[in-house]
Amino acid sequence: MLLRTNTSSIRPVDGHLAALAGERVVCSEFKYRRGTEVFGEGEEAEYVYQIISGAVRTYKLLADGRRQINSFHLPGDMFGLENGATHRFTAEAVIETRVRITRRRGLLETMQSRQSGASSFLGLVTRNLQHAENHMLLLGRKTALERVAAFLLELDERLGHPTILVLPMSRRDIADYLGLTLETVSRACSILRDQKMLRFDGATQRQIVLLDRKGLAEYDA
Amino acid sequence: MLLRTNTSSIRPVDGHLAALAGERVVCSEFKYRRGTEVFGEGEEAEYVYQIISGAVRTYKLLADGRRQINSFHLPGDMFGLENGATHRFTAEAVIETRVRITRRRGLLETMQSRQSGASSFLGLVTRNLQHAENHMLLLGRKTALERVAAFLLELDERLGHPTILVLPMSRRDIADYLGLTLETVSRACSILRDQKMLRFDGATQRQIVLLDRKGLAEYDA
DNA sequence: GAGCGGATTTGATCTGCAGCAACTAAGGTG
DNA sequence: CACCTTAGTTGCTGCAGATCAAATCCGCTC
Repeated sequence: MLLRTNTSSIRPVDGHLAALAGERVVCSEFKYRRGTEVFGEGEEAEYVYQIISGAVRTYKLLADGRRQINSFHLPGDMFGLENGATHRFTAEAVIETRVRITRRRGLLETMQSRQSGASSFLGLVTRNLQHAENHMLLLGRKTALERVAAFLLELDERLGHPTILVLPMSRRDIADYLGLTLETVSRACSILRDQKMLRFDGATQRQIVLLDRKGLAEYDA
Repeated sequence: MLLRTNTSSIRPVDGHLAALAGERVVCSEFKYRRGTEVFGEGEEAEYVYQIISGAVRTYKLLADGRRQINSFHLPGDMFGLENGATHRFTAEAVIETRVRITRRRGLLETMQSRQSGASSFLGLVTRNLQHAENHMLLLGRKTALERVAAFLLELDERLGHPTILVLPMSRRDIADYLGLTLETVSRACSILRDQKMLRFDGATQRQIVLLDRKGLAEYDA
């Protein structure tokens, strides 16, 4: 829900959302504290979001609490744009996150009347689908080590191969993304560390230096 | 490749493909024998397909042969319509399958110039995405019994709750769709049979009568 | 900077599913 | 119909990863 967050500013900005619609669109900025819900599964899809800073997880739950994270969204990424009227999963801020928000209605109408808008919407959905197809292969057929290696390489790629990979999410989040337990993720990281594929930077376990991307890619079957 | 199949007829027909484009489109009918490839991963996406009869599986492979089936396509379903230029997975006929084929190029151009076409293309991609999201939850977090129950209910639903559910695919196909082994699928079916959730009809193991859809739905967490 | 609570690692044990093997059943062929 | 090939079931054993438990570490707050 929007009201639980403090509005940092409400002003028109342009960015990817505007580019998607092919023209300037009125947006507002919002901030979500770590762990807070951006929207819930089944809620009406009223807004569309683009991350300015921070990270968001989207997930589905089973009745007994088992959780599957579909995807993590990082700065620049858009999420929450549904074709139907309601959200098909829940979105939460992994860490303190600033987002740019715009109303779905205006955006979709604009897109329907403009060529480039419709096709970039389509491109967005297609990229999501492509990611999901790859992730099904990972979840259905890869081993724990292969999954963790693939995850690190995916994040490394999306962040533009930084020297230090700063993970915004916990081991439990990674586990729920990879269909594993947090202990198994932790053990896999330790194995990769022992094999000099990576090293932890500084005190934290959340800052990782990838020492052998090629070796990791071989793990990622 | 198309040339390996025998062309049953080349004539304009209308159907869902035409409806998608918002007008009549020239299509041909093709037939694929059981186990033959419709198109391969990485191939240029030249055609779009709609199943008249039979069934098709689409899948990805890992280097060592592990296979993950994304989805099964049944009569009426369309597949092979990519946004990019190449197919992201392989498609094979599960059993003898007749399809309606049209060139992607003409279809996409038609759609770009027509409102309804673009939005039904979007609807198609969105449905695929939605299916993938649900399947990730299954692959990441459900038990073997839950997966098999979910599979049977999915097929039952898609075939319109027939009295006898005729499975076109083998236990191995089901296993590769559910991220299990064929033995585990077989055992799960036996358990559900012993629990009177289902029964095999006639001689075959491919004809199943669902005796307790509600009970199955409870397994499907 | 001392103390607290959550995050992570690591170890020990357990278990659901995989892997292997043998058997049975079913469809296809001459 | 007899044969053969492929699909499916079932039993047995093994293992990857889950679960349980403990110790350690880290960031946070006061």
